[in-house]
Amino acid sequence: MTMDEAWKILLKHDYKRTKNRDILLRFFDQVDRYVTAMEVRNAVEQDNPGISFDTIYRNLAVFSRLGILDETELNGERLFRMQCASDSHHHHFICTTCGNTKSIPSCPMDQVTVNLSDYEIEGHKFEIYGRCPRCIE
Amino acid sequence: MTMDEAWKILLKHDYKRTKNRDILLRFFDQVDRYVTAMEVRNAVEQDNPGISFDTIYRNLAVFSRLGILDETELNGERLFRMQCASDSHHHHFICTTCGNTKSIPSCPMDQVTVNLSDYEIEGHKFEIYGRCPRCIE
DNA sequence: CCTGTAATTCGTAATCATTACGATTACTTA
DNA sequence: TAAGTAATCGTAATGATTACGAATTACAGG
Repeated sequence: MTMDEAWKILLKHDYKRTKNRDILLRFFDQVDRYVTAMEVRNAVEQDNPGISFDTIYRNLAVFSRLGILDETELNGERLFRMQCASDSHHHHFICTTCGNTKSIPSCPMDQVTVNLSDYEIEGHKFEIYGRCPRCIE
Repeated sequence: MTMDEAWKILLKHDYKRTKNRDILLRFFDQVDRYVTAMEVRNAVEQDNPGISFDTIYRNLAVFSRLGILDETELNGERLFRMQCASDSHHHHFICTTCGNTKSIPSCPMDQVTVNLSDYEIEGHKFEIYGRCPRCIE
């Protein structure tokens, strides 16, 4: 997702255009991998020294709720990254060392043969974990 | 997994047979669904009033590390349940209301077509979330 | 361009789950 | 049953996240 798309979503929901949100979005636009809240904080400190925890966590939650950020969890750590372009549903390989990802175009839901007709499906998660070529060296 | 199998694993790794571990294992043997640490604590309090946080969390970690318990995360909550019998690899539908599960026998790793030969795969996760028939009513 | 107002942010404190610690107790083996 | 080690207890410390009142900022309307 581009920053423009993110801002369009935010403004549509009556969130205001602020410097901090811009710094946060620009950061996620550039890194394009899963990062921790602490990593966000350290990076953002350079553009706005003294930025508050409140501001970071509150906006991460807003972005995540609006689908601007994608959130997952690995070894008890919360990770965030910019949501992929919404043109096609897919999943990810995630590097446990650096957070970089690789797309997995297929979706396992297509292959599920179990009858879940009595169940109400809210969502699903498919992720492959490991080390990317660069981190193996 | 049965309690006997769990104890066999524990003793093989030189963990001792204690009353608290027995209480914990018996609880997981009976509930057979995903529960939070707090739910464990409340249930176990009845068999051993005043049991320490340390004891619960330490043993949950031991059980999880030895593969006796299966651990996952849902909406920021850590969930534990007795590991399934190890006879066949499979995945789960998980009820977001009560923690009950239903087995999904197929594994998405069989269908992945992306070339990951340069990657070192450490693991994967496939879970379907929703509400089970009983919780829909 | 001003002003009013409501959202946002700041700085810090509070909360919550989890982990750590020193003292005590319990298990195992001989 | 005694020694040696692991496990537990009770509580304190930790670390990530959330909450709060005061100050600041963005934006709409005059």
